Order: sequence, then C-alpha cells, then structure tokens
Amino acid sequence: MTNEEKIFEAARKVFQKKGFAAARMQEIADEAEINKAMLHYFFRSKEQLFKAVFMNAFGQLVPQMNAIFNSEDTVFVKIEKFTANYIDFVNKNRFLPAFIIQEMNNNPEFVTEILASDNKPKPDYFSKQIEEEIEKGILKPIHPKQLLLDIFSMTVFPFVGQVLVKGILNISEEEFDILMEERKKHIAQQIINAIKK
Amino acid sequence: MTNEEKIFEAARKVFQKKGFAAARMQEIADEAEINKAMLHYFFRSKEQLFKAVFMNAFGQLVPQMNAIFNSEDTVFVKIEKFTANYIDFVNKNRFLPAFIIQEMNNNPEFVTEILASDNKPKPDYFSKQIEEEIEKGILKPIHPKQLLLDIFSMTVFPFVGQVLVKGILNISEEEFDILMEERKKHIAQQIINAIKK
DNA sequence: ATCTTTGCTAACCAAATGGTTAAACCAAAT
DNA sequence: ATTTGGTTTAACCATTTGGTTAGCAAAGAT
Repeated sequence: MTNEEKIFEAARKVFQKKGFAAARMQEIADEAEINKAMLHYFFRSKEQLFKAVFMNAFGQLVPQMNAIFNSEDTVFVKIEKFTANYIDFVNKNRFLPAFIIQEMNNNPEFVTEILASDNKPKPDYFSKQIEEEIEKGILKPIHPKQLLLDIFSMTVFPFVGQVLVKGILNISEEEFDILMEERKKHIAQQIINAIKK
Repeated sequence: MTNEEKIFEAARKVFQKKGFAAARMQEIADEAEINKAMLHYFFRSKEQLFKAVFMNAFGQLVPQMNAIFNSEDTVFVKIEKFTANYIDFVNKNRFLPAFIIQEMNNNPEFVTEILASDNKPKPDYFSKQIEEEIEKGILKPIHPKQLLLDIFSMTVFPFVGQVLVKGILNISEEEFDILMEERKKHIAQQIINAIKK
C-alpha cells in the first residue's frame, strides 16, 4: 500500500468516526503513521481530503442501488434483492450511512455535486415499473415515491440510528446483529405484504 | 426572555444546524446578540451548554413517545397516532432528529446517561401488547422489535436523510412537504396492511 | 557524474477558538 | 447614601489547528 493510500484509509477511518469538523489532520496522520505534511502534499487541504473520502464512500453505494433499480426483475424481487444486499453491505461498513447523511446535511452542496455526476441514483425506471404493476393489478395503488421512501427508511435507518436504537430497544451489539440478519427478509416481507393485491 | 434564555435559544439554533464540533461559541453569542463571556457565565463551558441543549431536545421527544406507547389504545390506533403525531412534531423541528442521531453517534455516552434518567423511552408495554394481539389473532406473527423498528424507521428516516432524499427523489422543498403530509396516513396504512390478519 | 523530479521530515506560523479576568454597571436591600 | 449581589463588557490568554517552508534523500533522467 502506498503512503497516499495509507493516508486515504486513515482519513476514511477518522472522518467516518468523527465527522469532518471533529476530525483532526494530526489524528489522521497518526493513524496512518505518516508525517502530517504529507496529507497536504497529497491532498492539499482538509476539505479536499474529506471530499475524496466522501465521494468515494458515496460512490460505493450508488452503483449497487442502480444495479437493482434498473435490472429486469419484478418489483417484488427487486425489493428482496435490495434489502438483503444493502443490509449486507452496510454491515461491513457500519459507519457509512450515518457518515453520508451527517455530512450531507452539513454540506448540502455535496448533493448538487453528486447529482451532477453520472454516478447518481436513478430511481425513475423503478418508479415507472411500480406504476405499471399497479395498473396490471399486481400491486395495490401506492405512490412510488412513498414506496421508495419506505424501502430506504426501513433498511437504512436502523444503521444510521444504531446507537439510539440499541438504547431504546435495550439490546446488545450481538442482539442488534441478529436483528439485522432477520431484517434482511423481514423488510421485504413486510413491504410485499403491504402492497400485494 | 432573559439573557440566559436568549443564549439557550441561540445555542439550540446553532448546535442543531452545525453540530457540536462545527458550532462556534462566538456564533452563538452573535446569534443571541450577547457578549460571548456571558455564555460561560451562565453555562461554564461549550460542553455544558451543548449538553443542556441536547438533553432538552431529547426530552421533548421522549414523553410524546411514551404517552402513545403506554396509552390504552389498540396497536393499530397507537401506530396511527404515533406516526401522525411524530411527523407533525418533527415538521416543526426539522433539524431535531438528525441532530439527535448525529450527536448520539458521536457521544455514545449520552445514551447511557439518558437511559439512566427517568425520562427514557419505555416500549416494553407496547411490545407486550403486540404479543397479546398476535395471540388473539388480530396480528400476524411478528417480532415486536422489528415492528418497532419499522415504525421508527419509516417516520424518522425521511427527516434525518432529508437532504439526501430530496436529492434522490429529485423533489423540491414543497413537494417534500406534501409527501410528508401524505406520509402521516401512508405509514400507518402500510404497516397495518402488512400485519393485520 | 550531474541534474531534476518526487517523496519526505522537522520546525515553524498565523489564525481561530474556548475560556478567563478585572473592572464596570445596576437594581434591590440596608 | 452605601453596600451588596448578580450581571455585563472589553481586553486578554493559552492552546489547538490547518497549513507552509526550507531543506534533505533517493531515484530516475540526461
């Protein structure tokens, strides 16, 4: 691993744990075991280093989403695939969703920037497909945007609000893991139950 | 409004918008139009001022939740009341949920502290009630914790991930408002559809 | 062999930031 | 009128923080 990569990895770790404002360049340098001046040598500024990390994180999520949204599966199968897939992915990147949402709220201009790129979520085809299946009588009438929100909410939120959820439900790390494992099937089941005619 | 209250209000505004780390004492002072030294006079330190704000914010949510969880309504009615109520409340405090979750992730010790107080969420009765209604054949079998997660997720997430959601669904502030208004009934409908026998 | 580029380090710097202090102010109690 | 207590301000301080610089080292390029 090159020093630049080491720095990037360290930055990812620190930024995802602490957020932009609370992260310290020195801490990233220590984590990478590399002189602090090198961070600036490779990435110029804290902002640019952060942006590199953030865009990379976001970039990992999007293609995955689009692959499912734009496949040739039925709505039901897509929901099943998406929820299972996404929970698996996030389980391996626990800090990711909270990080993305936190920094997106603090830097709304990032949204504009991402949506300007070609690597953006494209849920249009999925929306259209939902409307088609409603007309065919496969699904109950439902606003596609609400359905999309339902799917996102149920999969993403438990991880974003992890600390809070563990506290309220009074469960340990291990119980949380089990709950999330169950959840892979549960979400699809619930949603499909709710919308199938 | 006393100066102490002015400071508190200003702190709430700034902390909820920027988070603890990015918030500046001077900015809070300016917002309150009060000398910066006064913040320390009344609240000693940034941490303590923040804590006052955070605990107050959290304290507003909890009683509302418990009132519904521990009422004598049926599960269905509780779900309807909770979702409608919560969305109304959050609409008036847009930054609250993201703020709470963000700072809770960054200060997990807050959770311990809150759960130690008497002002904590108590979902146990609601859980028991769910199990009873399952036995009575009113509800399909479902893990109460999953159902709780579903309810929370669907109501809270759209606000937490507001910026992201608007971006992905490609909607304006106004469309978002409409969507959330619809959502008050939509969520209960979806969940009840999914679990009623 | 020498020059040039790239990677790397230690020391340093200016600005920002949370926090303090000493003195002034002011209303109520004596 | 004087004292007393809390309130308010401007100036100040120590530390932290992102960022720079000048010089060194090594590896190609000429």
